[in-house]
Amino acid sequence: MTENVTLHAAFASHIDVALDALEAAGTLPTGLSRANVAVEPPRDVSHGDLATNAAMVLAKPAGTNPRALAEALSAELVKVPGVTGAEIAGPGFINLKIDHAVWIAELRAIAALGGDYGRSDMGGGRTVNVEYVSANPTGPMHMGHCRGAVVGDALATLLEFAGHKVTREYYVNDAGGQVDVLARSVHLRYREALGEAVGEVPEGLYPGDYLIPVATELAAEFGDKYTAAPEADWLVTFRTRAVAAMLVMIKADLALLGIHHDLFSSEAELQAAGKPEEAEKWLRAHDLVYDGQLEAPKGKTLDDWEPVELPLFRSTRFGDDQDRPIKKSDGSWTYFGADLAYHFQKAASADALVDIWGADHAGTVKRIKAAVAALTQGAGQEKPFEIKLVQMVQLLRNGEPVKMSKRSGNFVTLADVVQEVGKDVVRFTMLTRKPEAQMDFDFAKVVEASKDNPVFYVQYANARIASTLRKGAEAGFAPSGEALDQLGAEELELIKVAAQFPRLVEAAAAAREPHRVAFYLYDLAGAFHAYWNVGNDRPEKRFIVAQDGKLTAARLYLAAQIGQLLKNGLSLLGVEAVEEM
RNA sequence: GCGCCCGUAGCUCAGCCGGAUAGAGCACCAGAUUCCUAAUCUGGGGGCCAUGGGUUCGAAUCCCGUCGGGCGCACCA
Repeated sequence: MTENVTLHAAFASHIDVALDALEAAGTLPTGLSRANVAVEPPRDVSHGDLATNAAMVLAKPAGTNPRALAEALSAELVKVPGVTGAEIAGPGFINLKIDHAVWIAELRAIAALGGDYGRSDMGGGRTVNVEYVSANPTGPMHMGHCRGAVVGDALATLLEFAGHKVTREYYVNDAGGQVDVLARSVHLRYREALGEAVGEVPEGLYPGDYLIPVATELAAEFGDKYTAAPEADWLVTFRTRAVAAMLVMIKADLALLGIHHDLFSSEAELQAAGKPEEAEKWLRAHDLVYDGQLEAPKGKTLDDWEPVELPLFRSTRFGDDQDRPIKKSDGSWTYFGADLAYHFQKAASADALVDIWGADHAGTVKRIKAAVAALTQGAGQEKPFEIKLVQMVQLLRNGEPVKMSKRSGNFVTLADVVQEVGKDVVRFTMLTRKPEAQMDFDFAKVVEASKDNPVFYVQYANARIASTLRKGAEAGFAPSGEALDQLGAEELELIKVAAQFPRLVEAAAAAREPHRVAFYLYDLAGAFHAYWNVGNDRPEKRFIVAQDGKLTAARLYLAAQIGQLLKNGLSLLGVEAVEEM
């Protein structure tokens, strides 16, 4: 095995070779898809070291029965160096026993590759655009934005590690009505900064104090020039300046979480460049946009509802329950109208698109996917476009829900939470559930120092390793790979968990599920803690055995590699590995 | 009314493209601490994988219905 081919990858190719041999021998028809052939650790360790489902997957298309095919395949697999046994079990699994030397070699691979252990070329350098956060630039980040921000950022890092070129993008909605409200809110604060008594912030404007600094700047720069001027005179200036100020604040909030986007795309610039018009023209030419009337909203009664003729996208053709307007009656673009043009533009610069959205936008998924698919197909450059929905997070304090109200400005800001519990806790916690499930974020639980808290549990494993290496050094022992034959069965169990990391990375990247990395790290930490405690009863199983320098050097080498792996995994999540607790 | 997500142990959750006897943690019970960090570990009890059908050699996993919970259903963003 070369140092760049990890164990699972190597066995995947061994099985490929064995299947080729069966094809050559006529035992297996040629050309069967092997896409579902897997090599994985068996559920029960007594079954062996690695198992493959190849015979079961291929039996049916091959027109044979799984056991017979398994017989033939296992006869090939026992020829592979390092395989010490192959047994057929259950409906047709082949369980392989692997020589200790193979596992030891994998441990050396971790040492040789270091931070690159687990890195994959699965992505083949293809470009993926991950758009996440994209909060409206009307105020600071609050906790409602947090989960999507963390999931998107971890996914971007994971995809990079799995061989993709990733662009982290933030779509700035600086063109809708909400930024006009922002501008008016700032104008009020501007008048206030010039000494006017403005009283309570009226309903419909943003009340937050965070608008005061930019308003004060505008007051200093323009004096009373705009205090009594008609809105048309100042709206664009105030809007532009306010949005810029909000973005500075948002970027600072994101930086607290360790998040940095590569690209901030402006909706206003997109519109100024005429992109939505281009999209509309093409869609009209292909009968996907027409002028028509919207149905009255169902499930709720609107007093002011009246039918109007608008340009509509035929999203009902794609499973939506009604066609959707791309322009408002005043001629300006709807969010959707601009957004489809935006995604079309993004698709031109990447091989694949991934959007991370809050679950409250679930209703708009069908229409945007339909529109983007139509546009990219039409341009002859259809691109995979996935939208990952991230469900709500309920904040709890002492078991009681924390109430948030944007109206009163009483929302929990991201900055406050990061300050209270720390970046690493926020990031790791947000990744300890699959994103499509709702989650609770309990301030008390996430900072608890116990194994109930995965953040802590994983960090503790790394701290123990660091501590052990320090103690070893004090006693004159350094990790060494010279005598790894000293490692026995208990140590191999730990290495087996470690060896799954590369496979885990690829599976998580393929599924776009960074939370799997967090769960894996919890398992790895558990395996480490379990091994560690063997030494409680049996001092000869401790990492540092003073009277046996060779053994100690080998065990410290193992500890160092597990530590390396924890660091690799944590860095995918954007979490620092702590050396001391 | 419609769309999307969820429903797995008392609680909180994993379960990868359908695969072997459904797994963790908490809680509960019984143990381990002159220890390299016991902030941990070992063992035990606890399941109709919401429910009814279907597809399959094989379903927690895929499909359809039902029930329950969440989110959404503007020319907003």
